[in-house]
Amino acid sequence: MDIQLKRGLLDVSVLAAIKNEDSYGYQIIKDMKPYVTLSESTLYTILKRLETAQMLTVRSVEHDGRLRKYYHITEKGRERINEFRRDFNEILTIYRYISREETNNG
Amino acid sequence: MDIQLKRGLLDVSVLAAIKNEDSYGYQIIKDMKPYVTLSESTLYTILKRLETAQMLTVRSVEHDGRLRKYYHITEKGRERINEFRRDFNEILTIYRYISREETNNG
DNA sequence: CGGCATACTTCGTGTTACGATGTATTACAC
DNA sequence: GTGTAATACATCGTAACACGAAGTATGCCG
Repeated sequence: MDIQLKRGLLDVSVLAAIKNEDSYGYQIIKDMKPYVTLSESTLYTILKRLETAQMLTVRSVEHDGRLRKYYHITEKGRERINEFRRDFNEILTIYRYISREETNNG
Repeated sequence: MDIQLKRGLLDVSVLAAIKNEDSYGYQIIKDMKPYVTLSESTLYTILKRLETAQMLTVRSVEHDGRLRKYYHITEKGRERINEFRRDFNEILTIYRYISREETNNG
């Protein structure tokens, strides 16, 4: 899909990926894959951004000698999802504008 | 609306604004205003980009001593709109993913 | 003349997605 | 025990892009 179209969807998609259960980077990518593909560098950038914005919290866990950072959504993060859902109505309006067919004005 | 969410919609919205009738910058902004707000600098950047991508053609007209550049959509531009409409199904899928409610997994 | 609407242009900036690359461990093949 | 892949996170540089600010120029109103 068009990269520009993905912007604005990515942050919220990542929040959506952890909204029911805490998860970590590698797992998030796998979970999102059927819906949105994103690279590791992109994901970690997003996670850091969301952490700075206090939309999620992080906790480090050692797993098989490897570091794992589990991300947990905050109330602010959930609010971000709801905000997106409201914005989506505007998206639909724009979509209808783009798809309109003005049959008059031959 | 979130600026990131607008990306990917703007180019196509501009094409949609001229798809039924040739138009010029100032008019395009007015026409789009009920659906999408964008600044002049943004619009003219987009128009130049779309011209380079051969999605529209330009013709200059003098009107009341002022220059007016009329933009005309090309076949390639129309195809871009159709491509967006196809992409939109993916957007809807992502939207449903973000809005899902997994009531199990208590 | 001042102020506003029309109309297009240029410049600089901040946000951002991504590829490339790096570090480090486990797992498995041969 | 060497090579390769998967797991897992991090950093750097870059290119695309929307926008505010500012500029150029004309016509109109008072």
